[in-house]
Amino acid sequence: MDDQLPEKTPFVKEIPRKADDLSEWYQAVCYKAELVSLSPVRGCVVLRPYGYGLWERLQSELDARFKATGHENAYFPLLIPESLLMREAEHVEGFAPEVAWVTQGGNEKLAERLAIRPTSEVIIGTMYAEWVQSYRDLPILINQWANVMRWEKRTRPFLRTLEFLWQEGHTAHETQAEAAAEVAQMLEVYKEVAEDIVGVPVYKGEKSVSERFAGADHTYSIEALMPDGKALQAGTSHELGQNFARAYDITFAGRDQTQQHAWTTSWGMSWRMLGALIMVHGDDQGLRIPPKMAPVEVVIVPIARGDSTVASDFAKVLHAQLRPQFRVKLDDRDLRPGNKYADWDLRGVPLRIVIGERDLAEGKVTVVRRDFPPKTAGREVAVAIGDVAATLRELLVDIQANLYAQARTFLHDHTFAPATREEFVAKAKGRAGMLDIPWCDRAECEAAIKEQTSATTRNLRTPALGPVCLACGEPARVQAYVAQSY
RNA sequence: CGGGACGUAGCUCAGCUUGGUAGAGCGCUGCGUUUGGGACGCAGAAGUCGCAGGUUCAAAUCCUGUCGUCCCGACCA
Repeated sequence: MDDQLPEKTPFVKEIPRKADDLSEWYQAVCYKAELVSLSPVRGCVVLRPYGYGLWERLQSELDARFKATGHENAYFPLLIPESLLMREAEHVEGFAPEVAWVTQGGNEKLAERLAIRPTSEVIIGTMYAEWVQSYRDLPILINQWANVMRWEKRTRPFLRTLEFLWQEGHTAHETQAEAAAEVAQMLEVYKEVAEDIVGVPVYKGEKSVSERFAGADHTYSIEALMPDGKALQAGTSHELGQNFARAYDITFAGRDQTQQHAWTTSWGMSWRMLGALIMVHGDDQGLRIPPKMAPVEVVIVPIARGDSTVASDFAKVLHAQLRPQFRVKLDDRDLRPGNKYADWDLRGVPLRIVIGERDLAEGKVTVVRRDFPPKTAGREVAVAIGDVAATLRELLVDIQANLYAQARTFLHDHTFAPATREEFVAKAKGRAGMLDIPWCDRAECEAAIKEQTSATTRNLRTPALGPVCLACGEPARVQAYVAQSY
């Protein structure tokens, strides 16, 4: 394929090269870096400790922002009675093909089937109906960390599994304006976490009618671009209008003494975000984790020499020193250093401190950054022992910035504003990336685009940057990002 | 759910065409020498060949079914 590169990447024997086959590379990284394991259940994965570490990082960053914006965590049941689910017609219709059902408890068949939640608007709305009496009870700002289940046909680790972990925020407000502000605020939180923490640049916008959440008035998303030119929806925020309030009787006595329906919202981000992290930042050596997301920021590898314990003794001291300030791990396994390097490279640890007697004699250690390719100038630096903590701090900031910058460059280089319909179709078919076009905002047009190119609108914004729809020639109403999607 | 491919040791795979009772490399265990980018020597362990039927004296190999995985589509936050 690429005859510039050697047959095999010298440092990696565990995984194929990323550019050769993204899908195989992705799966190999997920399994070999011990993020997930396939389980005996079709379409379900086990999230292993290192993968769970990533999830915990994402959780804590999101959770802190939810709290800062006035939300509280709560937990609602996994099972939803069928009759309850049926109340919001569009919602049911949208989710029906993906719902898993419990039909039996113990040895007895249930009188009413119970849905395993594909999302929790229904059960939460039902409870809100009980809790809300007056405008004084609003807003309700609740988030839940949970698992959900959607019976998908085709699955892949993180991106689409039957059961997945996510958070779902559910709020109820007195006015539409408040609900709209909430939805915008949380979408911005997602963008901030995606970009500043996960290092994945995204485009914000509103979903088209056909891509909208079942039962919502407006759905907004952040969309990231993967290396194969396909887009990945990484977070969504929905204005549910009064639809769910009507279906589930969330009513309150308003300031004007009239009985009113609340305005509700919901918003979610899942472990799919980790799939974006893996694909966007990873390289031929494996994962490259942005420091803010790294379960281990720094790994210390002592180099043994004969019977001397000088290096390993110092490594223990340094480890103890750094521990309060960094997520640092001492790798004192009985392995040769090269094995450890390859191992931590695969796992994407941002920084490695190599401690050898040669450096120690000069009062130094070697610090190696993961984001630079092997044999790149500046990848390894000798650091005076007294400066280690400060250097690590600087490098972690720099790595975070560098990974984001690389991803942003890729996104910009693969975002196109086609000049003609022909160019648009060719680029859409060829998975060139995000196609930024003036669009008519008509479902028929979107269906035609999909038919011809298998791409769809990812999200929309206003105003349109041209007079006519690039796909069909009708008057343009919005500006759309179009791409094939995961 | 349609089309295609594949399930053999922890991993990557050979063996199947032409049936005769299972192999390699890496990894793993022990000992020793080693240790600045995936070490070497010696010794060793490890597989109901995805599962269930069938054909046959005999099945990893042939046939049927089933489950799972991957790819392309359809569907899908």
